[in-house]
Amino acid sequence: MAKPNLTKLAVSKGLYSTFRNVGYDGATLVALSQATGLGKASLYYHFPGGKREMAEELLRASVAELNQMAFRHLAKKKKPPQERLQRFLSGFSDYVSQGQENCLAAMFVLGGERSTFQDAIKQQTESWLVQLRETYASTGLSDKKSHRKALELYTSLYGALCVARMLDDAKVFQQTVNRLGKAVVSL
Amino acid sequence: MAKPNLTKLAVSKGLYSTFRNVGYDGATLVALSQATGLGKASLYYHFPGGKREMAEELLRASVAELNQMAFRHLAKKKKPPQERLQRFLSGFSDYVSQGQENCLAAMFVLGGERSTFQDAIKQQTESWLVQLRETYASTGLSDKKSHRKALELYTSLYGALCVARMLDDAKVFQQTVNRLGKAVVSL
DNA sequence: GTCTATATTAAGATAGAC
DNA sequence: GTCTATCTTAATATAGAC
Repeated sequence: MAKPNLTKLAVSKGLYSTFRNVGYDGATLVALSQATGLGKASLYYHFPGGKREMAEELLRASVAELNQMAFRHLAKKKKPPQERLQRFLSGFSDYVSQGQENCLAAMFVLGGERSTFQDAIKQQTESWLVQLRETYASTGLSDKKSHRKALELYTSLYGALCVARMLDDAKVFQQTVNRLGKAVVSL
Repeated sequence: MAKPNLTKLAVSKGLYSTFRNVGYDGATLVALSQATGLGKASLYYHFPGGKREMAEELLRASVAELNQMAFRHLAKKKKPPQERLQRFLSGFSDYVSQGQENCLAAMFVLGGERSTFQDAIKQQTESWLVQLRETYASTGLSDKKSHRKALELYTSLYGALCVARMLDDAKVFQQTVNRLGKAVVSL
């Protein structure tokens, strides 16, 4: 072969960071080509469905990554819920590189191509909120309060990401995570 | 003249709703043309700088609108800070149509064309956070706590908007505004 | 001030050589 | 599997008539 083939993982990394940083519309094939080091035609070899297929696959991968890094901890029912929530927060923070990166799902929903990914993101978000709610419920909180706390935590994280980008300052996200962590301690 | 000329205000309304709904990249000239009822060439008559100029002018207009509808209330120093914050919350909610619409600045920052508007949005956001912080300070809170409360309120609003879009459900925003309103009462 | 028609550029996508 | 070259479409922008 002419060049040492990049692994699918390496290609995906380039695609991932591009979609994350500039959104779906902003990720042109030229940009994706440069980020991966592959020519446009080679990208189509790996993803016959083109840009749409790349975005769909990367969205799936990013959901899996966020699950693995953060939400997975919520299901460890042998550990106390406070510890699960702390690990969740820490994992979420790692997922967005302490506020320097953004959540791909948020980029896609708030970017232009909303309708394409809306259904998948809605379903995944609902599932994640259920997991958060159940974790709060296992501290002894009522269903209603658990529901409210889960939504409050989730919106705070995404709000912090959004404002961190508006201020171009990741510290906003880090401060918010610290605040949320303290609130978890006193549950 | 051939047709009754649309007022600049009417044209701006069409541009505004388009940019708000689909972001900068998603707002093609065809879409902007349809939304305003003006041909593409006519749009260039009103905005010689093209799409960029339209977006810049509409961003300025949206900032002015949000000021008028929400942040303006924070400066009414004759009223108690709790009431100022309530009016702010109510105005912000109106600005985004109770969670059905989004904030244009957030769309632009999270969409593709981040760099273009980043500076203006960063400056405006900092100014708004100062106004919120000063309002909290006038309830007797320390500088540090005022700073934290202001950031907490602001991130909660934008997080609620973001999650409302992820869930495609404006109720998430409305619930959050209700929750924030109750927190203001007990200041 | 608005239109139709057209120019120009860039984006997404494909063919075929290697 | 990757490349160069090309195609097709769509987007931004302009010219000139009315």
